[in-house]
Amino acid sequence: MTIAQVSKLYGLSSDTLRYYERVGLLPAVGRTSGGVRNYSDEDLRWVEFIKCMRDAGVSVEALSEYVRLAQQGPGTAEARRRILIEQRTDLEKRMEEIRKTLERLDFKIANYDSMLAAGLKAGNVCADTTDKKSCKDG
Amino acid sequence: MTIAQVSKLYGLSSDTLRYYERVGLLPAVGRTSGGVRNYSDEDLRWVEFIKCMRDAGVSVEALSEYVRLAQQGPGTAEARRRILIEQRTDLEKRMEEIRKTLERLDFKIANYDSMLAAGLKAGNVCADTTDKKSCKDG
DNA sequence: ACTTGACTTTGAGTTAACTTTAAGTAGTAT
DNA sequence: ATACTACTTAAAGTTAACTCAAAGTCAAGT
Repeated sequence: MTIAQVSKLYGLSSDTLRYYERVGLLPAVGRTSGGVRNYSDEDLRWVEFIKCMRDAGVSVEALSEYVRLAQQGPGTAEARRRILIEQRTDLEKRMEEIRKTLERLDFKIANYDSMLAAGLKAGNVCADTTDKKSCKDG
Repeated sequence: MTIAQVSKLYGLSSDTLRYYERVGLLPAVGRTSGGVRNYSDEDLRWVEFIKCMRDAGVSVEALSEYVRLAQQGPGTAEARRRILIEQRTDLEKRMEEIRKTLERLDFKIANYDSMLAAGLKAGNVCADTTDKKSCKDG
């Protein structure tokens, strides 16, 4: 598979794919006789894995370390496991932040909804209670 | 409240608080006669709100637009509501990405666990099946 | 009066993660 | 053979979100 095909398939730009390879986020991809990248099935599995992790916000640094270890063979399994657990902890933290913020946004949006409904019904402009003095959503 | 106290209270550096104010993420904070920032209760509520949103990953740009509108009074409520809904949608998307990735990490970690357990029991180094050919966690 | 320390502003520097540019090559179509 | 397009590398540029540095001010303590 060429870089353009992989790019299309996974929604990563060719530039990004080359960048990932350069910084060790993907193991070295094979080349044709002319020096053109030719992605193997295993390369594709790596691309898909990396894309999934990056989409969730796992850092390039953590992933390149993981890839580096994976290429050193089975002796590094313990270290790789530690990286994955660290990243899981991190993602769980982030998920909790998002959950809290979603709750808060829902509350604020509900406030706007009733505010706007009241304002429209009365045909006038009501006071802004969502961000000022009477804000109770902290 | 001084900037140092606010900084301590919310875990944001003074530099960050000044930066937030500069880019309009916080409404202009009042000053003492000497020109020193003096945070009011309302300022603190904004700081807390902004910190919550930033911790969840809401962009500085979206937030500064929201703050700009909030300062223009009640006429902008509809526009502000739209921003909040947009951000909620965005956070929900991100949460789903994280959820998927957590699932996958759990699977991979479980693989490492059994792999390492087997390896240790047998007292040898087992093959790496988590990232190579027999990887079934895609 | 003088030092100290926390503040002020403006502007430059940093980091992560790409993204673009420049200059060149390889393979295909006419 | 020549033009075209997609590729190659190395290096510089970009963006978001801070973070730091320089030079100066202000209020409190000695």
